[in-house]
Amino acid sequence: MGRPSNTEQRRADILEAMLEVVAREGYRGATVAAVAQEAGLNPGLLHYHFKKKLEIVVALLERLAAAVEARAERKLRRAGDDPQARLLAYVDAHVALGKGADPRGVAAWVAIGAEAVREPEVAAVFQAAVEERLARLEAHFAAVRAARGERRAGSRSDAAATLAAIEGAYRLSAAAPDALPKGFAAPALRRMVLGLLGEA
Amino acid sequence: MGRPSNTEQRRADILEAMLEVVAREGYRGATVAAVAQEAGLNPGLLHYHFKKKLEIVVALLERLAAAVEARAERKLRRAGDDPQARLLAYVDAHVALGKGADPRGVAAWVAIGAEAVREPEVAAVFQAAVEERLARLEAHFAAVRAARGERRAGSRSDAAATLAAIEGAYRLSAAAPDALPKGFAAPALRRMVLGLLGEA
Amino acid sequence: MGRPSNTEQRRADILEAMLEVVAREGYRGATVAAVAQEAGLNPGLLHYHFKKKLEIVVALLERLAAAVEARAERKLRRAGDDPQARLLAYVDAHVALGKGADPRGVAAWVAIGAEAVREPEVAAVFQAAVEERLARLEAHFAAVRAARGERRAGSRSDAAATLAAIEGAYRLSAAAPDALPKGFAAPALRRMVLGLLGEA
Amino acid sequence: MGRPSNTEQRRADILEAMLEVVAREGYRGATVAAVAQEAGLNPGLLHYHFKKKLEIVVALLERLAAAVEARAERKLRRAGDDPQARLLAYVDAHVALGKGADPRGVAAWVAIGAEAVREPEVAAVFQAAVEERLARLEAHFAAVRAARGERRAGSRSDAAATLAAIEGAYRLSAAAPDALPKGFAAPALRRMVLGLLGEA
DNA sequence: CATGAATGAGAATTCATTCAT
DNA sequence: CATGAATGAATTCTCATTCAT
Repeated sequence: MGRPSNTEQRRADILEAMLEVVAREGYRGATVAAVAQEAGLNPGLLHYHFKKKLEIVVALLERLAAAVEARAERKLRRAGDDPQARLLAYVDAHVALGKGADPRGVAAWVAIGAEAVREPEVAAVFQAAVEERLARLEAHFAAVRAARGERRAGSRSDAAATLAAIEGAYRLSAAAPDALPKGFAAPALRRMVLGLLGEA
Repeated sequence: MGRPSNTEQRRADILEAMLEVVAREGYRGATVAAVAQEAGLNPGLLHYHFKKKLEIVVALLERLAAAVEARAERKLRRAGDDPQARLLAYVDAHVALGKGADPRGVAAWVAIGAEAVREPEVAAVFQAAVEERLARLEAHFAAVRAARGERRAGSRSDAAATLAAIEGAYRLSAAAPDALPKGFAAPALRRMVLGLLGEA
Repeated sequence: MGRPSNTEQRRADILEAMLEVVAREGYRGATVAAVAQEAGLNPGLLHYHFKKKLEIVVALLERLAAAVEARAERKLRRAGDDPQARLLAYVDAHVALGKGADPRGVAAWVAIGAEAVREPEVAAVFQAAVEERLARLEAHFAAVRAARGERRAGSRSDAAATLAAIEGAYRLSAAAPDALPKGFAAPALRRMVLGLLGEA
Repeated sequence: MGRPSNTEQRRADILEAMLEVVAREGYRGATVAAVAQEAGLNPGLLHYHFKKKLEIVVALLERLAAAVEARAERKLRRAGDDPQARLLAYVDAHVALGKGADPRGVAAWVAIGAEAVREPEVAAVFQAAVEERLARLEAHFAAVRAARGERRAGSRSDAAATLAAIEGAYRLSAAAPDALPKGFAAPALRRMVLGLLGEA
């Protein structure tokens, strides 16, 4: 009895529309009205399903971060046991094109990430994602070194530099896609990581 | 004769104020009123010296890009003739801390860069800077390979990956400074570049 | 035969919720959504039982006015025949604390009363209540004077002043309860009424 | 040089418009747009001179409270030394009609006062006014008793009851002016006060 | 009767830009 | 050049009310 709830679907619709608009128009272009229009919904309805606009943005950011990590998880499951192969697979999952690549997600991630300066709630999500990725990368670097019988010192810095290269690839591909060789990131990142490991 | 024009000084004051405010509050926080207050001027005067706000932003972005290239030039002049040393010096000039480092510039660069999606004028400046840096990096990579008697193929991708790592270091240091080891970028980038060159 | 109507109960529930919310949050805080939540119902249902929000407000105001008059009736029935005792009992019924006192009703009465300026339907109920109380007070004053063999002139003004003191006690207790001595109103009003009657 | 400031005048204009609109339409009718229109100004300009709407409301409330006290001061200066005469003059200043009476001020005071439940800033101003008036009334009552050689006990409650009668007179005259005898308040209040003093 | 989503008309506020002085 | 008020177009958010299920 009573009307069945469609909240979950609607929230997903709204996130999808926010993703599309942010990717296309940037954060400033992603007004409530624009998102509503993109979703084919009434602007007021967005505030029925999300208390405020920032909640939509934060939810989207969380979704994007989770999607990338899930993709990495999948790649890792097929990566075998070799620590170095696993490290490279993890990195590859974050930058590779091809199936599962998500240019809109990258653009939105970059656009919303810039709001972290102003919006503590965005900063919190962004930093949590950074922390998680850093921790995983560090563990992968450390595992490689452990397998080689080396000291693990420097794994944190290596993780940070690797994550920087990943984020930078996002940024460049969002801001100046035409200047970049197609698909440069994945193979180059692989060699950079090997460089960090002192491997030619 | 009337009072001497102070336009150039005023324009510089305004750029400086825009830099400060953007670095501190992000692009969205950099309202004309906030910039005017920071500069100790008043809003109307900003529009006397710049036709519109975007002009200030673009001028600042150009100034920031030029400053980094100038810094790289200085470092290169002291770097000697070895192509690899010159490549590393160029990269180092973009990420090293210490004298000449400009955290506000980095923060503003990141914040304004996100506007490139929305503002073609910003995108143009940003892309021009990317192109210039890519071209220089590519030339440096090619020079190293030439000196070794290797083929230059891949230098463009190496340049793109290196620039990505630089931009990513900016981005992370702006968005999640506490998560990163202090001064990780310069030494790690050096090893990454060597990795790209197939050097351990 | 369908389920038995619970309309009367529901309407009472809604009035009760409106009372609670208005008393706690003021008229502006008494949104349909807030009242619905307080009642454990949902917004749509409120509009099933009342055509519009103002109807709820008006019904509540009527209920509050009636409750106070009923309380006065009870007090009067126990007050005996002496006109002065009856006048004082009537006044006392409106301001005394203790059993039957209704601080929420007072707060709601004050909050809704301010809407009389804007809403003719509220004004009508409010004015009707004022008229009724004035008439009763006037009659009581006149009865006292008649029993003394005095002329009844001035009873209307005395009634108005007495009602003003009652309403003002409501208002102050709603707006600045901490500034007031506890229970000041009933004994002071008694002396004020006696003052109006020229009695020390 | 530069444009001369007219802020003080504009702020006064805006307060005047707010007073007019609140008195006429109640608090809910006093939207920024309505006030701006009343003042013949652009809505945005109101936010140039006042940071937010509530600031206008609070400033108006302060102005109204100060005006009444100033009026009382003037009356007191002409009231001589007799404590009882001074007490009655103080009360009279708050309710009398005639020159200096301010029906719009009364209406606005009542309308805005109801917002004290929801707006702490309004509550603060309202309560401060209540405290001040209570303190003055209490001092006047105490002075009368002291002059008679009586104990001062009860002066606080007498003050509260008197202030209640004053506020209630405002309230009734705002909400049901037609039901009230013209000019009932001042003479009736005088007798009420005498009643509180145990005087016939 | 009941549920809860959907609508649409405002509301306050912000801000780049213009303009009178 | 400088000042600061004025303009007007957005923008986010609220809320009574309607409506499909």
